[in-house]
Amino acid sequence: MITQKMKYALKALLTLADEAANGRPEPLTIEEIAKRSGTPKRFLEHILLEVRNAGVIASTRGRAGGYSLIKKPTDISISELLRAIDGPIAPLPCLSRRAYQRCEDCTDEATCRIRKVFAEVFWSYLLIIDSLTLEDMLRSGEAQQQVLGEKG
Amino acid sequence: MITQKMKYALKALLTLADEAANGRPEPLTIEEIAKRSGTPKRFLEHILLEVRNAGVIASTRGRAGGYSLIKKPTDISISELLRAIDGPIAPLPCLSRRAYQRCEDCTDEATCRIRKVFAEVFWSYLLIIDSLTLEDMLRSGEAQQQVLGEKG
DNA sequence: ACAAAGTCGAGAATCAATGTCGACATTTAT
DNA sequence: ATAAATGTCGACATTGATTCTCGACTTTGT
Repeated sequence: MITQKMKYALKALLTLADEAANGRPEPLTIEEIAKRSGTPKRFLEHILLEVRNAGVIASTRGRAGGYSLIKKPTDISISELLRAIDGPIAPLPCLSRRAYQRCEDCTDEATCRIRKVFAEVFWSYLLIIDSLTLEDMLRSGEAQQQVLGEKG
Repeated sequence: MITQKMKYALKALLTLADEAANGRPEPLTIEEIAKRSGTPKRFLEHILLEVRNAGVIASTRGRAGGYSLIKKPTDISISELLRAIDGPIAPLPCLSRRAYQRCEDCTDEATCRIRKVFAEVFWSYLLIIDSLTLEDMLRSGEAQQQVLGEKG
C-alpha cells in the first residue's frame, strides 16, 4: 500500500501539472494546492518540502510565492517519488540499492532462498514501475480528468 | 517491504518443506521449527496459526504433535501467503479485490488518475507474483540451499 | 495422572503514519 | 519602514501496526 502522504504528493503534482498545462506560469500557494487537491494544508507543507528536495518542484518565498513544477511530466518518475516519500521500494532491505541494509539475522545472503526469489520478483516489478512518469497519469485521465475525482 | 512475520512464515514453510523432502512424515514441533529457522518461539506460535488458517499446514495436538505441510509446494502460493500474513497486496485499498475499501475522500473512482495508473501497475505485478509458489523457493536454492543461510 | 504438545487472549514495547502548532524567515506592495 | 502574504522548520500529539512475551487452558499419548 502506498501511504496517504504519497497520494497527497501525487495529487499536488497533478494539480501543478494541470495548472501548467493551462499555460499559467505563476506558482500556486500551498493553500491553493491544498484546496484543489483536498489535502490538509499544514500536512501539505511538509510534503511539498520533501517533493522539492526530490528536485521535482521549486518554491518561491514571500508574497506571490508558491510552488511550481520544474520538470516536464515526462521526466518526473513515479518510482523516484515513491522512494522519496515512502522510502525504499524493495520487498527486503537487502534488495534495495540505495537503502541497502543487511537483514539482522542473515548469515549468508548468497544462499538465502527468500532473498533469491524476491529478487527476481523485484526486478520484474522495477521494469514496470521505473518506466512510469507523471505524464502517464496525466494522459490516463484524458477526456474526463478532473482533480475532484482524485480526492482519494 | 514484507514484514518480519512474513519472513518467519516463509522460513517455517521452508523448514517444513525441507523436512518433507527428506521423506519424514512426522510433524515438527513449534520448538523445532523455531530452532531451525531462527524464529522466536512464542511469536512463531501465532504465525503458524495464521498459516494454518490459510490452509497450508495442519497441526496435531497433544504428545508427538506439531505442524506439517498439507499441500505440495507447487500448490502453495506465495501471494496467498502474503495476503494471509501481511494483508492486502494492492497499492491502493480501492484496487484490492478481497479487501476492497473505498478511499475515504474519493468522489469518483472512475475518473481518479491515481487509481487508474496504479491499477495498470498492479495488474502486471499480480501476473508476476501470483504465479510464484513455495516450489520456486525450494528450487532457487538447489545445490547449495541451507536453512541457516536464511536466518534473515 | 502426567507430561508434552498446540491454542488463545491480553498486553508490553517500539516504531511509523498522519497530522497540528507556533515561531521564524523571506519577499513584495504600499 | 512597515505590514501582509507567503514558505520553512522543529516539536509535539495521536493513533495504529509491528513484534514480540506471558499465563492459562486444551488435547493427546503413555
